[in-house]
Amino acid sequence: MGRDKSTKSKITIRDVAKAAGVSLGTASRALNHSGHVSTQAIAEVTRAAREMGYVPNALAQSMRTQSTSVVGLLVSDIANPLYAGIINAVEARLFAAGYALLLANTHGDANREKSLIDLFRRRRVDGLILGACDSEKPEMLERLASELQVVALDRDITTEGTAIHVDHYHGALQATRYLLKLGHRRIALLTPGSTLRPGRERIAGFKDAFSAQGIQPDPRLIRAESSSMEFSFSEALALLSSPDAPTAFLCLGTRIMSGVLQAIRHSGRTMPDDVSVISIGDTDLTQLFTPPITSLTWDLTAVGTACAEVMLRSLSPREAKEPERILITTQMILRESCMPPPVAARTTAGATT
Amino acid sequence: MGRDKSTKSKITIRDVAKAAGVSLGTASRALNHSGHVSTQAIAEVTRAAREMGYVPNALAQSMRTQSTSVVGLLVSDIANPLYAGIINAVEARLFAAGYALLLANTHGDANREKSLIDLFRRRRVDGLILGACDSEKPEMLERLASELQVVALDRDITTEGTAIHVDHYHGALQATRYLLKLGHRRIALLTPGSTLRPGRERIAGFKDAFSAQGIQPDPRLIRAESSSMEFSFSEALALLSSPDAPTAFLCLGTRIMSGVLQAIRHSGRTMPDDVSVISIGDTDLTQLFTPPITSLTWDLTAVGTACAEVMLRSLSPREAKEPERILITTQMILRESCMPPPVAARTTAGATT
DNA sequence: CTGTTAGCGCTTTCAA
DNA sequence: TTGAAAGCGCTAACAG
Repeated sequence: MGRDKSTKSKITIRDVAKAAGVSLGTASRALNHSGHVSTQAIAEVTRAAREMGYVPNALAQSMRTQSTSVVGLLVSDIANPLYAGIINAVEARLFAAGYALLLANTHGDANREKSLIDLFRRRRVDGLILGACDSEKPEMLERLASELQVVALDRDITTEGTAIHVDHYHGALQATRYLLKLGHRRIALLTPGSTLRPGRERIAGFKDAFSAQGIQPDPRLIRAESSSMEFSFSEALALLSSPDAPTAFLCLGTRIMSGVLQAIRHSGRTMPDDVSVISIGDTDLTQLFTPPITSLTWDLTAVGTACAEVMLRSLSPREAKEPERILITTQMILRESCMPPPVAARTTAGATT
Repeated sequence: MGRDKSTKSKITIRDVAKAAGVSLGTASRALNHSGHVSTQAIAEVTRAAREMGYVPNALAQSMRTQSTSVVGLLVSDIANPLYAGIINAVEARLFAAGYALLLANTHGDANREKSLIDLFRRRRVDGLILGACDSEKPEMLERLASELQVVALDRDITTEGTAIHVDHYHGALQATRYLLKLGHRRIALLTPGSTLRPGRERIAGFKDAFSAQGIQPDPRLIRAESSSMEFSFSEALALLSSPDAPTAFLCLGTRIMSGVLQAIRHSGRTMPDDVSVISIGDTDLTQLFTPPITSLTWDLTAVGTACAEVMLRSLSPREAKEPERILITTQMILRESCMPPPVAARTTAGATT
């Protein structure tokens, strides 16, 4: 086994230069196609490099050029399909531009987040895409932005910095309006974290849809703590067994819908006859479920690509760029999980006027 | 906005040393708790570093120490939930040990794979976890292993190097045996890539289960090209409309089952009455589908953690480690998607004896 | 067009 | 215990 790391001391550009019979500087220029080098020298050096299996040391290069061509990406959960699609796109676009992706995961832990940001700074990443930010702190960003490019991913880190946002407000507005039009008044909104942008925006859209009808939603039906399937399950079950149970659920988290679906089944009701459901993300589950589930989605690839491109643009030499803010729109895919509320429910105490 | 990267020239350990009134070397030793430093000096330096907001340059450190504390991970698709779970675990374990994760994605493209491995080598990662390897080439690994630690993730890169494997063979064997016991003879096996380890192992297990009964499977029912949902859909549809259609499907890819499910629905049959189905991965879909789907799974976190730990172990200074090979077992979760084949089918031409 | 040289920021001998 | 000095491998500025 070739596991003797010690033996094979990596060959350097110096070795290549020697073998090619030129000086160190010429070798460097030849390899980088910079400055003026004779075609002969360029050929000699390239040949020598190839033959010797020369692998340039990116660390040394970064050291000199003061740039790493690495972009960091911080998210709260890689396994969340909503993130996974984005990560994929970011990585693809970045790779195409010669950048590498340093990925880290906060798992929603603020301490981890802090030390990870520190890790990124130490590693001197050229840019940082922040898709997790426990406490969207502006002063933190201020410090950070002074040493590297920061792009906010669906987070309100600053009101003016570069950011890619999903239009959760409009999405929630549209979905709620749809349910209201079907006649629902007692609509439950389940979304993760009211402290983060997505949660805030959704709640605002939800409320505004009600306001537009001159009514107010029951605040007890807005649940913004849940995020796990288990929690959503018990949460939904509790709501369903209360005297004035909701007639519709707006499930705005990947795992949330699963919990709600189980709760509906568990409480002996059927969807959509007794309870209507709108979900987030257009997955195999929403498509194949019986009945197929109406859902709110957006283009993950577009989000990821936008993140990467905005980042690359702000990293490009042409200086003094304005911060960019991009808003990705959501679409509602109508399927068969929503119906007007059952007649019995309509007589029950509805929303306050 | 603090976007003037130019102004704030990063402060170095030299600045810290000066501020603390000690020499550069002492500052280094103080910060790293190495060698002998007076408690006073250590206090001075730490204070100065904190006050000045000193962030050590990992690049320079790596340059000197010849180690980056970065591990690369190469997979074929980050968005595949089967990988996402693993990545999450790898990242978590690595982070706990002070290592960073450099992630890249081949998208199943051999060229991308090559240049990504090159990227890793240039960046001088300390180790590389290979979860994608278009062509499991031993000679490539040989070269690679001579300069960094390599851990194979469900890939047969070498027969003796360090590797974490999932026991696809036994999983497929068990699932097939189960279907055979129910009376199925015409079982379709859909799995991605017969060129890669998982595919190979599954096919072997599938065949061996038949052999144990003294029969042979119909080779036309082994489909190892499909991986996408769309392809699986048309593939399954074609199989279902043939004169001797399969009575059971073993769907061993994340998206494959969705395609098969649609095909079954499309062909007007019902599951499990007309066709039995076994899926891979225990997801919301398999749990919530009507009927819930019997599936073959394994512990993603265990796989990821094992990868990381084996890697860390081989990176640890205590030299001359034996290559480790770990096999992760699969479990079959019995649900309601399998039944004996319909009587009509049993009279149809079965498997060859 | 090419060779020489000065660092990038850090760790680690080697003397003192 | 500490300071001085030598590089890690590379690029870029400066002479030639």
